[in-house]
Amino acid sequence: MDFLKDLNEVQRQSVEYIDSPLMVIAGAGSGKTRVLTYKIAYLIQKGWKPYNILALTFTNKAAGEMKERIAHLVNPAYARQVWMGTFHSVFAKILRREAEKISYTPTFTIYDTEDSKKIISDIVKRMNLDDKNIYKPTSVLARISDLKNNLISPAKYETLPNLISEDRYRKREHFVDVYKAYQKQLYRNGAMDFDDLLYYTNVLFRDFPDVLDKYQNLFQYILVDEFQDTNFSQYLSVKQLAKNHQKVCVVGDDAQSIYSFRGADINNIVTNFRKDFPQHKLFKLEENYRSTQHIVEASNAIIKKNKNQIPKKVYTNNSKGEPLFLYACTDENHEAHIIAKEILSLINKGADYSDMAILYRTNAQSRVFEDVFRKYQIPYKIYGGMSFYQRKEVKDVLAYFRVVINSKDEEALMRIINFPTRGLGDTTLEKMSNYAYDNQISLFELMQNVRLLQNELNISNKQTAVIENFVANIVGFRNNLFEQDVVTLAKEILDFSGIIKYYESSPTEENKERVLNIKELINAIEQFSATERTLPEEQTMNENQLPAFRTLEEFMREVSLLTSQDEKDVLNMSPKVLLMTIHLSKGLEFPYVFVTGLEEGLFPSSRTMFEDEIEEERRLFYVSVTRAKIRAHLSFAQKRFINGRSNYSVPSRFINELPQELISVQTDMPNRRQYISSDLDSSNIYFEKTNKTESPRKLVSVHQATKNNSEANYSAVQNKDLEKGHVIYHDKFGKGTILEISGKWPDSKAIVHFDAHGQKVLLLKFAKLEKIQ
DNA sequence: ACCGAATCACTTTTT
DNA sequence: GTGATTCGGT
Repeated sequence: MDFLKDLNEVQRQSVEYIDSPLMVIAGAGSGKTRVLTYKIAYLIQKGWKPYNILALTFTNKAAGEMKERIAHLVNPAYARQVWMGTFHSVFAKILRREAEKISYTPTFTIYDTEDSKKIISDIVKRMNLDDKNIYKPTSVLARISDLKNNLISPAKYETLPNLISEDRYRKREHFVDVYKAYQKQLYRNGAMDFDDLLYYTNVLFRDFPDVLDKYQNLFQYILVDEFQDTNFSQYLSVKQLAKNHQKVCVVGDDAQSIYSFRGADINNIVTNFRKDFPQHKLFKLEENYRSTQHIVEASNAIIKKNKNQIPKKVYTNNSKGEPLFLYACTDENHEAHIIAKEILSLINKGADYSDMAILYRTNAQSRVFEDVFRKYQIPYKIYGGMSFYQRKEVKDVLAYFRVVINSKDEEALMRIINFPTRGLGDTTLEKMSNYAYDNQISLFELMQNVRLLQNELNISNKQTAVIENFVANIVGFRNNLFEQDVVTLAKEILDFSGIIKYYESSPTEENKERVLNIKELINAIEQFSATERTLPEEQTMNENQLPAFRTLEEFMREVSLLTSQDEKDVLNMSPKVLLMTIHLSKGLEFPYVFVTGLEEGLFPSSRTMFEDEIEEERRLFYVSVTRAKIRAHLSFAQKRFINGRSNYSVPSRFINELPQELISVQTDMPNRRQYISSDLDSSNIYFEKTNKTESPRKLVSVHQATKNNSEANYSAVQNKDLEKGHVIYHDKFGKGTILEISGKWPDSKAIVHFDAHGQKVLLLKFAKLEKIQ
């Protein structure tokens, strides 16, 4: 047990305490992962069976890293047996095992968002509803997801008048029909979406007490990472599993809860856990090992403004360090130039490109950094972005595999049925789809009987032959699913698909790239086939007799839950400055961090209207600053192109919330004239001549300048110009006419008559109104 | 079936 | 401004 000496007092207590439910509040950089991994190692050393430990994370990456670290502390064979993974992957394993209870097959397909949207789009079109505005697949899916995360089925929805009137209010009274049809289609396809994995697990636990009992006994100790980001559905499943033995440890930081827009509920960590586990013990990891004192102080000051939080005092014994650097910029181009220069100066001082990260609120902001960094020849890499497994050509190949495994998977089938082209046009497909839909059989079943139905379907001999051939091949592959190893079978299917030939027949750059990606996929399959089965259930439960080799079906199980961050470790590649959204930066750390675009309307986002949303933006700011180990650079621009038009904005209110003595304003621009347009220059208080480090007086002036501006202008500068009689547009309420304006800015209100929603009173500084006439 | 023009929409996104 | 999607012509 000597590894415990690596821990500080609270960390060690958090590791050793197992008597009752435990909540560990882990401030940024306080060694959270260390506590989790050591705790699991500790449990194992104490004699707990590794397969009786369940550790739930939010990313595969986090799970993988933890597994690796545990393997250094205990026998690696034990480390592998721990049930460690994302909520989704662990629950998917449970659901496959228990599939028949909820009348699914164990080989069900997991649909990604693209598949889901496609289904919704088809449904909306079939129902003759408007898919441009009211029933946009993205927003319908968002609402469905929201409901599922709160365990509200279509049937349950119909018992909740609030929800019904919400949709009626938005002229979406058929929403529940779409929801029903969507669930039905998923079921017919033998598929679940991401949220279903959580939803059905809860259903399973609710409706099958023996199943719940089984998993309560299996998971004798439960750990949850990033607890602040759990949604209702995730929390309930944990609560159910831990209900009897109460052996549960949740770790998280309420100050870093930044995913509420995806259903995460900060109250799980702030209040719910305490209420539901009254016997719990609470530890707070408050020593920060990551950042300088100034960074820690600044971040404490940021988060202090939030009301909804668990009190804590994060401190560090690290050196004081430098102040936070604040760059005032004229526009986004200027911002990128200043940062590029600062990067080069850091490089000159011996830093490495990989020591630096550029953080931004929205993905669109990355573009200008790319352009400017290319000019300065600064190597960079955008972290995140499209996953390898989301690329069209990869998804197409996977669609072939999906159909072989689960021929009911109609999304996959439709994707490949005529790609590459094999002479089945829209008309034929429509005839078949309609027939299948009307007769409630799957499209694949119909295709298997195409010869018999040829006359009824009114399709030609040629097409009938094509379909027969296609079906025969798929069935042949399916029969080999457990006879052939994954590599052999995958290559045969790929060959049959003709996708590579198709792309090679017109070798554009893009197509060559696609062929390479497909080869990369085969490469990944080969790597997978060399791995051994390490899932804990093989040790604990009777598995169906599996062949000695790895199967295609097993590969597909793993692939469906991978994301872009799970691919080759971008962080370990040749030194590059990393560009990413603040959301993606959570959990990472860098010596030098640039937090960019600190402007009202961008960060905090103009979409935020309510106090809790501002608090979430503030937590986002907290996350961004606490990524920095040595130095944090902040920047804002006066003018920025957003959505194709130039916007003037004022510095973010978050800048004012920082203690001014911790900030050094930088205007390191010997040739600043080239960036500053003359009309701005004279009135530009931010660009008073200063050099490297500011004198205190200048600091005050900047501080006040930002303060005055942001308080006066808040998010919607343009609203100042509104007058009685103007026709405006509002995101939620639509078109309306201003009947009256009252009060003095910034407290002025408008009474607006909306065409669709009648009269409303709006506070101008918050309401996002766009003048149309 | 495919290409180019027109149109649109647009925070964040661990699964 | 950009990228994705859809539509309409060949």
